Amino acid sequence: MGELEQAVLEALWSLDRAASGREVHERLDGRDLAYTTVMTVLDRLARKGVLDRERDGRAFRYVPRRTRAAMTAELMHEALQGTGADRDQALVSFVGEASAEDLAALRRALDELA
Amino acid sequence: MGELEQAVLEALWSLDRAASGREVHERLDGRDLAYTTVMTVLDRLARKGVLDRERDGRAFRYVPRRTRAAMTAELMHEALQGTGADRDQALVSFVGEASAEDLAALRRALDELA
DNA sequence: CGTTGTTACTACATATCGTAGTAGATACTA
DNA sequence: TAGTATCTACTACGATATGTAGTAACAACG
Repeated sequence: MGELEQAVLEALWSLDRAASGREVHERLDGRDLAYTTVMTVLDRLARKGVLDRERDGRAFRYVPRRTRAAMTAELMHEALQGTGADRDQALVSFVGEASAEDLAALRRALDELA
Repeated sequence: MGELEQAVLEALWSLDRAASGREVHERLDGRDLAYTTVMTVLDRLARKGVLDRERDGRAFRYVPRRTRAAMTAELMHEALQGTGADRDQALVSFVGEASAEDLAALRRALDELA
């Protein structure tokens, strides 16, 4: 994921609803991008399956297929995937380098599962 | 990381010692690559700081700067980075989708920290 | 000195990404 | 209804990453 693509996704997550290209463009105001640039990125993300597109009259509305949290979790699993026999070790490394907050959150999450 | 770059890294990890380009090339036998192709990839990885290069006579030996486990853990942290307020939620998602084995390993890792 | 192994440099095709313009369709507006 | 705003679809172009590999040049071995 490129920088801009990431930013567009962030914009959509922060809008927290299916949004038009126009809305996303406004949301990315600080970056001074052409409207068509934003549309191109939205189109590419939709093509890649990162976003869903739904018609709304003549326009489209875009919505991330996953929540930010879900996407993060997915990325974490992907990283873990293919680590093979080192999986255990990877998890040890992971918690070893985690912040106190993350550790607490992780413990809470595990407890909730039980 | 490209596919080939990943494969080269894997080869080095599996060799489990500083290895020459020749050795890596042999290790990647199935792929039928030119020796120089492997060297190019090793060079790029070293340039990117993924590998360390140490002289061994006229040749170089390459060694991954991180273990596979450490790199995985790093990737996981990167994914978590920038997730902002959704961090907790991301961790919940992460454990929610984890396999029983991963959960057990995670719990063990956390226990070892205590 | 010629052969062999190595590095260094260069090259080229393809894919991704940032960035944006133009054309054509549609809808709103005076 | 003609003009204007809106939106999508298509095209484009430069930069960077990556897969892939050749050639030059140097060093070591015999």
